[in-house]
Amino acid sequence: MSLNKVQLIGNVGKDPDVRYLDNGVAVATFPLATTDRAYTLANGTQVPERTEWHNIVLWRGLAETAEKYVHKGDKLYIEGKIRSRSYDDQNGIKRYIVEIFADNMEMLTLRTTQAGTAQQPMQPGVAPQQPSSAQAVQTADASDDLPF
Amino acid sequence: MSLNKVQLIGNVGKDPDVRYLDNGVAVATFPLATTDRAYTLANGTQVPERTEWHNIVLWRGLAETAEKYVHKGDKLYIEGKIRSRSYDDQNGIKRYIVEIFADNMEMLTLRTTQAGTAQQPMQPGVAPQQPSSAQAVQTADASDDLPF
Amino acid sequence: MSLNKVQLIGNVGKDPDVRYLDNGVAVATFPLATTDRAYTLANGTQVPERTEWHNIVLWRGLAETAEKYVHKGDKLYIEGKIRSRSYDDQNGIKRYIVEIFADNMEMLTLRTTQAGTAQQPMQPGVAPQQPSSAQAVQTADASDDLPF
Amino acid sequence: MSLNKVQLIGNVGKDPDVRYLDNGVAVATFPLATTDRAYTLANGTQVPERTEWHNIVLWRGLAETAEKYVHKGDKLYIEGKIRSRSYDDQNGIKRYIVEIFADNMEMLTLRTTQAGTAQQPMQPGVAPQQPSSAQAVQTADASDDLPF
DNA sequence: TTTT
DNA sequence: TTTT
Repeated sequence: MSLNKVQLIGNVGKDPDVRYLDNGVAVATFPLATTDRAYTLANGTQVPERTEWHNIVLWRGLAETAEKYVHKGDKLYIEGKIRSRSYDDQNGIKRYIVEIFADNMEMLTLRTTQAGTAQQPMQPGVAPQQPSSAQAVQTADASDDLPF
Repeated sequence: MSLNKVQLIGNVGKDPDVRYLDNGVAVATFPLATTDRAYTLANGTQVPERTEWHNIVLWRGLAETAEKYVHKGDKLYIEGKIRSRSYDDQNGIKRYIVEIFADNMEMLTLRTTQAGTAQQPMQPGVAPQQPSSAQAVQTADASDDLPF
Repeated sequence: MSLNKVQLIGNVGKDPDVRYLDNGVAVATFPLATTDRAYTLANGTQVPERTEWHNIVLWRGLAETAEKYVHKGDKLYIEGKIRSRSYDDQNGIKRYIVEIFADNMEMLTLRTTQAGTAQQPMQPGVAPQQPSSAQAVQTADASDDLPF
Repeated sequence: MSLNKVQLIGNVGKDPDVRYLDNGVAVATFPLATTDRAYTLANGTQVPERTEWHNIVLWRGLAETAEKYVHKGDKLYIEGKIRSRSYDDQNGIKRYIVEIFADNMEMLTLRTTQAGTAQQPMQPGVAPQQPSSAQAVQTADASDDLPF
């Protein structure tokens, strides 16, 4: 009876910050920028481009994929949900933060990942040898022999 | 090169607050709740349901539609983008707020709107005589004679 | 590097047809109608409403949920992917069919399911005692103690 | 009361076929491929990758953008709706075709379009001088001086 | 803090 | 008929 879905295509602002909880679960966070194009209104007003920053949070397999393959500057497709939480800042003031909990990620910047060539943008026409995308759940819940 | 899209199905927390700017443009705001179901983890932990509140902002025709047809408790489909802004609160502390600027709305609670019967849930099987949904842009940009 | 996503809100055209494969996997199929509103073009042309029928296919837990809770006339949210296949019809002519393989379903028509009261629309403000929605995967892949 | 939305990220199979109707409206069509990754089931079965071909239809400004900027092999984000129609083939047999009527397109393959360098994949780090994406409606319906 |  |  409810839907909370976010889909973003944007650029990673910083290399992911990945940490592991006591139970071994990985959590990755990084900022992602989406930018609206500049345009001109009917009355001639110029509306400049505008960048929105999103706080992306990944868990488990997606976090591990991000740790290995996601870097500052990369273009990503992210699908997930909006989630807000509050915390007390260093001055004891209650702050709210809105995060995007991702459940799907597609990497739109291809990179070769062979030793010595890491971090290089993909050459056109050269196929990557490493997985360049990730859908963590895809195989995990396959409990029979049907290919869907 | 960028995508910033949000899709929500949830319930309206309060009647919309609608105001008109000096240039006649309508702006409507209201909170929308989406609720994740409770569930039980593999290890037996009960995860309770969790409600997320979204700050919805509508402009122009959609705001006018909301003023006429949207009420507290209604179930809505909202499509739009995430947009954050900052403001100084009454104590001079800088606050951030995240809003959903909607560009599409579908009303999933049907109501008759004839005089005297307003606010009644729709009878099953009876077609509504009033617009029960709104896509403000749909007709506005039709500048030729093609039906798409 | 690829995305194939469909999101529909529409009405079920017939009670689901559910069958069980030899390995016990359930498959449910039913038609779902989405309807574009009628509207008037700038040049005065009336564009009538138009109904699109979608062939929905559900697997496993979602199929079992559909068998129990989905009925003709119900309004559903369906999320999935487009998938086409060919078959030879009774005249040996090769036919193509496009289906929506659903991986998420939300039931937007609430029904009480107690004996004797089935098929009744939900009273406004009364919480359902039965699950009124389904996300089959949600608990299945939870392998640690984190509530996400 | 209805939603019919498709979102695709895939590769263009052929250069767009663009034609102009008598009233000057442009229509572009081309195939777009989305590919599901290969994966291994829990029981060890290898499921090969699978490509789905989508018939994309663009109108008006989006069609004109496609005519100028979209080429075979390009990666695109497409948002639109599912629409089916029937026709009689050359043998008088009634055939059905499902098309995606796009209302948004984002070009994920960047190309320089300066004279002499057209059709070349973008060099990493070199900014394109031409619009590399298109949202036809974005400016068209701006009828006041508000930047949204 | 990204990208075009 | 694309792409990885």
